[in-house]
Amino acid sequence: MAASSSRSATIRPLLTDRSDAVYQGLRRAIIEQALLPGDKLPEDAIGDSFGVSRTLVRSALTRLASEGLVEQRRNRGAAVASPSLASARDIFDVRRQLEDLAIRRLAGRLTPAQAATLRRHVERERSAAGRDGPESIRLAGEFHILLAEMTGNALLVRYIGEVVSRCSLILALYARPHSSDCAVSEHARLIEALEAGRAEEARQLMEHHIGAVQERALIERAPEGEQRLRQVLADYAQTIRGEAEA
Amino acid sequence: MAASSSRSATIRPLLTDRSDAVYQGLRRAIIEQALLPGDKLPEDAIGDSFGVSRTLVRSALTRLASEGLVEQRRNRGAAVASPSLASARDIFDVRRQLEDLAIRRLAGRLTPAQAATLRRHVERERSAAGRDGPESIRLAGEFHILLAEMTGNALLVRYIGEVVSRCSLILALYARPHSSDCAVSEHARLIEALEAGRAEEARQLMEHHIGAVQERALIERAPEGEQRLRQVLADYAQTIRGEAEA
DNA sequence: ACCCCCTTGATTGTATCCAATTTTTGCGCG
DNA sequence: CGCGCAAAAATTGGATACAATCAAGGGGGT
Repeated sequence: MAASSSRSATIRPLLTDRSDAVYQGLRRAIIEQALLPGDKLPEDAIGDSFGVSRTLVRSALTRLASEGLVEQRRNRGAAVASPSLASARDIFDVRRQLEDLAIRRLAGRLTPAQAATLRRHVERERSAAGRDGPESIRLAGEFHILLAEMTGNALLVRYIGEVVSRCSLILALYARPHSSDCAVSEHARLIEALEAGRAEEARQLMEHHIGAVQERALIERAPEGEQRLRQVLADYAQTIRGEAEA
Repeated sequence: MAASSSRSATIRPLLTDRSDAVYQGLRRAIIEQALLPGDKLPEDAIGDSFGVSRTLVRSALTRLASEGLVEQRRNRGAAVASPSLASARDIFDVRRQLEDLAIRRLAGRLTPAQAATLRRHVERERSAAGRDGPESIRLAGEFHILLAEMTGNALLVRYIGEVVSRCSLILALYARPHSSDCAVSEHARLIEALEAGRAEEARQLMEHHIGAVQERALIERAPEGEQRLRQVLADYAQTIRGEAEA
């Protein structure tokens, strides 16, 4: 559809947040593993897909790059970022620290409505946990974003949103697919501790939870042969990519 | 070839990071208070000043907006951000948490060379402390960025860089000018604690230091009459701006 | 046959142009 | 003299066009 004659026949949707649409679309595609780390992101092709010009695509790519989801190299185009294991560790370190702030802000201050919202979300996670698709990863991340939003701290929301995205990317790169169900119960226990005002317990739960996620990402498994592992996994990603394109 | 037609008479400096030049220039102007919160940032005028087209200016403005230094409103142009007191508190909260991570990473792990670099920087701060110009604010911020860089954590560097910039903006907005000398000695003591490996002391020093910076920003002084204070200060900024333009 | 250089094609970087929206100016009216 | 409304000017949003750069393939030389 759309198509018809030129572009004036269709009512322009809103005339601005079309760049947001590109941004959201690409972001989701990356997080849900439809686009794999290393995949090239040519401006023309993306623009054609979304029906916008390179201008808006470029804006979206720049935004994604500032969040660390894509890499932009001078005159060589953009590509889905493939974070190294070293930078993955850095990201998890920062994430731990930011989530700790969120927990301290929320412990004992959760309204019943907020708790209910969180529990509803965990329920959705639980129902998605069966199929180990990428939806699981996305929902798990959104739980943390929900927590951040409840602090009312806009900057914290932005930062946690970013690190969660990047962690999703890391998981997509390094984690084995069938392993994210236990996270659901961890989320549930976290809600309980927050609601009961047991701040220290909540902090430790979160600390342990992030640690578990990190471990799931195989980071702990390659303390030395890091370089070799990266090579292997890069090849593996290459294979999948080839299949997808064919 | 490459022709000497039209504008190619001048050797193009590097052909890409010209947008970076715009970004850096604007950023510095904002942090050093040459541009005050609320000042409009028209794309044309900026482009003329820097000798680039609106395209690159837009890119720079977007980047600055993503860091919170400018506000971009739909169809109404960009302006230097004027963070509210509420968001200022949020920013300081996040900053405390991020700086704490940096300190924990550095305590007891500072190389002699790093310590020397830091001391050299503090010396520059000391010499700039006399005149209470904006250079003082900038140098104080750069000390924290230096610390972040020494952790080797690129994400932490980026985040601390952002919050430091935004704190500079907040100080420019709310702080009285003649009050930032004591920070220098706090920086010096922090270096000592880090070098000696007294992690807990270093953490508390930093905590206290950020608290002092925050207090200097008058945030604690306006727990209630917030709205009124903002109005007053907006008027004050208006006056200064008028003088500068005349 | 292999390697190097040059040409060709694809893709990005930047400027300019048109459309759309906001803001200002000017004017008539109460 | 102030207020609302309309037209104009200024400014931004987005697309297109052109220049520059990078990746690859093809001839010629050794």
